Amino acid sequence: MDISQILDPLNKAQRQAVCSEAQNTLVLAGAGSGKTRVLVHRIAWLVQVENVSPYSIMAVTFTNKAAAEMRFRIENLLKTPLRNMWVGTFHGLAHRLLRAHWKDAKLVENFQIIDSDDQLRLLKRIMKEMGIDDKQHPPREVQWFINDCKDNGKRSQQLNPADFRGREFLLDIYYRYEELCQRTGLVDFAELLLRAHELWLKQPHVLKHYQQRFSHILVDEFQDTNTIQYAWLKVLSGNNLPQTNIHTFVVGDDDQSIYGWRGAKIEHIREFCHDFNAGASAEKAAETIKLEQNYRSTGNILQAANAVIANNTERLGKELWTEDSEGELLQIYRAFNEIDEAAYVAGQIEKWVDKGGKRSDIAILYRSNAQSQPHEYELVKRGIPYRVYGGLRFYERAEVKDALAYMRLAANYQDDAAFERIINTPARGIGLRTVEIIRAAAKNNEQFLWQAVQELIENKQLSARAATAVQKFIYLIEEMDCSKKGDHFTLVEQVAHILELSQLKQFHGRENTERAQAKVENLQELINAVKRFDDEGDPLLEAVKESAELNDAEQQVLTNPMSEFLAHAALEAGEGQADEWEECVQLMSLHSAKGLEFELVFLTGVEQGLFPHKNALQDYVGGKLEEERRLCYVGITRARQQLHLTHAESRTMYGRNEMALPSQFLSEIPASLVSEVRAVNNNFSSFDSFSNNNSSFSSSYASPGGSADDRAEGEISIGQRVKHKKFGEGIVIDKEGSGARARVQVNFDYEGTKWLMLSIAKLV
DNA sequence: GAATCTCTTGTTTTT
DNA sequence: CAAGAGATTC
Repeated sequence: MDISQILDPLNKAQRQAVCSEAQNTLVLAGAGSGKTRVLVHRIAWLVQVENVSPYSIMAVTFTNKAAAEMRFRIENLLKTPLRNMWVGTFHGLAHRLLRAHWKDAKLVENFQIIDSDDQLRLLKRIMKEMGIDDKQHPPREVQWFINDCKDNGKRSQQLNPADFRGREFLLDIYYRYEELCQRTGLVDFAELLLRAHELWLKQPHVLKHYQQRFSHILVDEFQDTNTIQYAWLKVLSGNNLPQTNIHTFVVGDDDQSIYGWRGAKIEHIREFCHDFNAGASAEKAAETIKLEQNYRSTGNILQAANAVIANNTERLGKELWTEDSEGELLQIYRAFNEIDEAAYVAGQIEKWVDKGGKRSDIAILYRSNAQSQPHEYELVKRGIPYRVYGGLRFYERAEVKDALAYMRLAANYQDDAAFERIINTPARGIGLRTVEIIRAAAKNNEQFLWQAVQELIENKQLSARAATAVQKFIYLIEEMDCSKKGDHFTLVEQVAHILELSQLKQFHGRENTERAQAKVENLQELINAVKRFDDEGDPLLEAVKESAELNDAEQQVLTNPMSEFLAHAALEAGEGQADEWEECVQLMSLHSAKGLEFELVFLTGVEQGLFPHKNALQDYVGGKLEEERRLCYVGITRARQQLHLTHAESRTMYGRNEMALPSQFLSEIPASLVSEVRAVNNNFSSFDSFSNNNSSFSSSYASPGGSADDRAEGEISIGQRVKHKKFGEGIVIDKEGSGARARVQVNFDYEGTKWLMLSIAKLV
């Protein structure tokens, strides 16, 4: 293949970036300016033209999806598989390093990754043991504190107690938490990064090995790196020392930094030019390249985005432009409530599809995941296929995590967190009292729960009933542990075996609700997920394996399939489960939409308090508000052809009807770019002009109210008389769905016929 | 010890 | 409206 294939599809600035000769290159790439293309072509250029071995290239992306996509595109361009190239997220790469160098990282060989839910449970347990009132000090805040410390590279021992007067307990909890994780072989997300950083600092031979290995490091979404990630990169790239010959190539957009709440710092973009060039010789000095031509959106969409983001201060300065025509005006729709909003969106989708548009070109975006619900409801009603990204993901579901805990405990008896989770799930007669005895014994003898139980039974320190139940549990886990028997089960067989023995399916199957049924299905699906994982494997693992034979430092690569799968479950959390390729509308949060593009975009719930979120509005400094605005900028720039912005006058939140004003971001868009479907009232000073009267409306959620006499018993059926708080008594004349929670058409005595979502109604 | 009921409380975004 | 904690009953 010749060079023209790499360079021809690029404009001048893109080409300049792809061919950059500088040791360190910063690409400031506006939304839709071909950022990913530049990265992909850069790597192709390095391999094809500069004869850099893929073995010497590391590419860091923000999500696992982006990593897979990047690998795919490069291999497509070069028409050859690049198996030994490292492509992954910071977390994924750090995980790989720690598996390979677990000894040097002072970890146990089969350490397990815990998610934030597991982390919170551990902290609750520690705080309970310490006798700290969780009313006064919410565990969530402690969790936030610890993660913030780790994100900034600080261990409990490195913090100055003088800074914590009156809050010493924070340090104490942090310290105990570190100890507990260390002892039981658990690693949280922030710990992955911190350990990997410490690996560089404390094991110079490991660092040296990778410094010799990598000649090119490329980082995507650089504006969203946090302190520890930045430090990790800086150390790896040689601390600015001229003798290292590592080239860094980072791509980012300060206007799209939306992870400040997770410790990301936009400043890194600015600091990069300074930090990564001190040691470089003059001719190799840093190069900054701006990509400002947008190839994605129409002129109107782009102008709106520019106008909104212009309200932020402290930008690096960048103005997107396009050669494209103005396109259509942006549509603003002001809905009565969230149901009306969803109906509008669905109606527009039907129009689009009628004109021959594809559903997969459409995205419904929102600020918070809970907002997907009314849209899902409306789409189901109209038979429009859709797919929801994010929210509660597959491996985060309670029943799936229970199953994973069985696997974890069977693989590692020292995993106290897993032990506690499942000792009485499903219920097997081991109550709180017994668990407390075990916990206390373990603490006194400095044992793992597993050992403590054995001793308690031997010494007959448990009641006969409890002892039998606990003994049964121990035998159960031992039976699940396939490694004991010397049999060679495949991973799928192991998981199926464990799942069967756990009786989790029967446990949930007994309950006859839709929710319980879904749990059984999820457990079923877990087997399929294992199969998929087994078939596809982890490309990054492949990369490590392939290169392992080439040198000593990476010899210790661990490939225990069960541990691999559990790590995969924690890190990927189940993105991209099934249905991936069906032609369907995409629903996702604005955060998950970063990096994607769609022909037709609906930006929904654009209301003051929701977007910008109310938490951001309380911030006096305004930094949070600016991040919300960047989020808005990200949302607007996802659209290629057409953008609809919707907001509702009233919205059900925590079961109440709340009034809402249009978002201030709407008024930041020049009126000339917008067509309003209903007049937007920009009067922010009063609620007067907004009505909460839904009675003109044919469809509405029944307000459950919550008082005891509203509660439904049994099934709602046609012909039944029901009583609704607002509309009075009526008779059900039509129904969709099943159970007490269903959509029903009711003829009310005074209010006429209405469709209602009745979850709770009094049956008369 | 388990199941059920009652009450409070809280909710952004994700590796 | 959900989930979680605490109290009560079986």
